[in-house]
Amino acid sequence: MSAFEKTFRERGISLTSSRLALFSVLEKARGHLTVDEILSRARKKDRTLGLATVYRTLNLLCALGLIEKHEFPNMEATYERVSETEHHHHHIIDVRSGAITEFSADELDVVLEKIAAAYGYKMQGHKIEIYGEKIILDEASPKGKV
Amino acid sequence: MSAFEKTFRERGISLTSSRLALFSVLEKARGHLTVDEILSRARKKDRTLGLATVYRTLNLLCALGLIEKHEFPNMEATYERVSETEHHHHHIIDVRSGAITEFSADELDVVLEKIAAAYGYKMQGHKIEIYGEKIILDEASPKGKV
DNA sequence: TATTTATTGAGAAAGATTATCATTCTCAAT
DNA sequence: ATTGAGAATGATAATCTTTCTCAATAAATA
Repeated sequence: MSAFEKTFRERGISLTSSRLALFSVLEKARGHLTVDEILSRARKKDRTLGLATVYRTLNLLCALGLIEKHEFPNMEATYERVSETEHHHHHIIDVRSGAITEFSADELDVVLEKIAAAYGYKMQGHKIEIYGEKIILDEASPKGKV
Repeated sequence: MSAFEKTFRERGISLTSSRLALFSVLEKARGHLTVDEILSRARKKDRTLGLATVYRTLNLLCALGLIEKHEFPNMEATYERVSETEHHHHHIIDVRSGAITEFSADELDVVLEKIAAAYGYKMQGHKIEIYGEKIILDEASPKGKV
């Protein structure tokens, strides 16, 4: 039984064939998926799956903390499974290609909690995004600025 | 002459009455403004200002680095003047009220540059968001979990 | 002031997400 | 296995934000 299915059973939330098809897609996938990718992959398992159900289920899974939604500037929204074993991570966004690289920085997380506390807040979540461009060594015609 | 106007002159970009009206709104405003707030305030100066022009001008100012666009989850996009004197800052978002608090953390910026470099990136920008709820002392009926 | 080009406003269009609603499905209790 | 109540679904309409189109206008330069 999948981790998603387990959570649904524990919470007494209905398990439907639509949801099982989506669970399978999201649990198998590596990295970030757009809504259209999720829909088309899940339709291979459940031919009649509707777009509205995809959105509803993604919202439900986000609310349960089983997946995360990412919205980077000028990109389609993507969804990603929250790993039970791996640590929370953040993202480097390549401003040229849109490529996403993940990194962890638990020591930063601690600093952010302290900042939140200093302003009278209990931190519940946080997000760090780095925008940059890949450093290319041995580039034929360097563009200066380095 | 406003800082925005100065930049436009230096770069040889046309100064129109639409743009001047928007400059005035954005330079006077404290904090974050939505597109509708910007439009309605600017219409007091330029009665015929159109929505498309607001979007076009905001995009232009973002590209010039004179303002920043912020898109927090489940909230309308907002725009904020980039100060020439104050440091780059980040945001704490109150998950209950949506209130935004700003904080600076230059020491974190340095750490992020190093992380970027470790992954082969030259950092060009970054974003830190803390989500949390206000700690209320002396609350009549605490909700546990503390 | 004339000329050239960029900018504008209005509305259409696009894209993403949510709402509506009649039908279908799930699941606990029979 | 069957049933019944409520939850979930798919199709599509509706909404919301942002961009596009294009004829008319305004800005900058000569």
